[in-house]
Amino acid sequence: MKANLPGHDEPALPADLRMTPQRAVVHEVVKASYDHPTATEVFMRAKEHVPAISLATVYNCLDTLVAHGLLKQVNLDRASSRFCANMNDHVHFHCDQCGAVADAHPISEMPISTLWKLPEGSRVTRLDIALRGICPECVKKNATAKPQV
Amino acid sequence: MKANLPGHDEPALPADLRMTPQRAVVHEVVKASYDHPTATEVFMRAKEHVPAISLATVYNCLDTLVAHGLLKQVNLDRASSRFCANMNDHVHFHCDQCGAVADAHPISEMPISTLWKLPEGSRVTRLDIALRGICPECVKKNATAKPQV
DNA sequence: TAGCTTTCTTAGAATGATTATTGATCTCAT
DNA sequence: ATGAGATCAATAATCATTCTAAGAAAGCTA
Repeated sequence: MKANLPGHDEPALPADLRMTPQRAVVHEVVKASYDHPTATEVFMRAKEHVPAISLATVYNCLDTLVAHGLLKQVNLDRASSRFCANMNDHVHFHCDQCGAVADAHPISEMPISTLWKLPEGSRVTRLDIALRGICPECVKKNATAKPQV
Repeated sequence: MKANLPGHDEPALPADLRMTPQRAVVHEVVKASYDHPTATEVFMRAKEHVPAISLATVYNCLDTLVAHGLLKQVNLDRASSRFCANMNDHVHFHCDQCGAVADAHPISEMPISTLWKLPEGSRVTRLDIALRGICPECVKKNATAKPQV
């Protein structure tokens, strides 16, 4: 498994992106976070490096970084957006019990969009896929907490 | 193709659901809508039948109907939730240009969640899948509007 | 059927995430 | 240097949704 290790699989900085101190910190914070933080969580972590940064700026920076292909925005239902610096092809697994979000990488090259019958002449440009369930830790917790009745 | 025709593929009313006039109207409105309306759109359409109904009641009724398996809630990014009375297995195709939402039914029995490598011991209970792109109408519009440059 | 309990509905307030506004500051190509 | 355009911070505004409180309706129970 190829993880999103620092220095690997990082997209080059787009030439048209002015990398301001705030944007750099927001980018670094998300890259250093393996828990898919929300904008508010990014804000709190960024403040440790740039105490004067504002939440609005964090939102602006996140938007800009997503628009320039340096971050992914992860949405589940209508909960707060989360952000992810792993730009490799992958989807997210959300634990319904503890809320953790984990990356899940594709095993095959299967062209997934062909699995459904689309209106004739449609052009698919993007797939939004999320897996939900119970993470290994919560499965274990449940097993010890409530043994077979 | 089996459409969601009235009288076909409709789940039986759950015994533990009190079918109040408001809930019945909300259910009927969504069943009669083929455009996946938002809560506010359902509210406006329901008012034609029950002028005194409130938006909060529409939200309550939609929640209850979803919880009882009579409607599906459709989320894309952080836009308003939309509602769907087609309870057959399907996903949604969203046109990024006109915003239309169309049902797309599975072609095969492929166990989709096996396409990704999940944390060892995870238990997947749900798949959230949306297809995005350009619908046939907008593809046509684009072709006539801006011919090959 | 009367009385009691629970559920449902309504209007309006509250929440929470996000976006818009505004004025100040910064950057970079002239 | 300078002036246009980008970015920033603080704050206000927006928007979908949820909460609250009080009244209305429906369901039991005697």
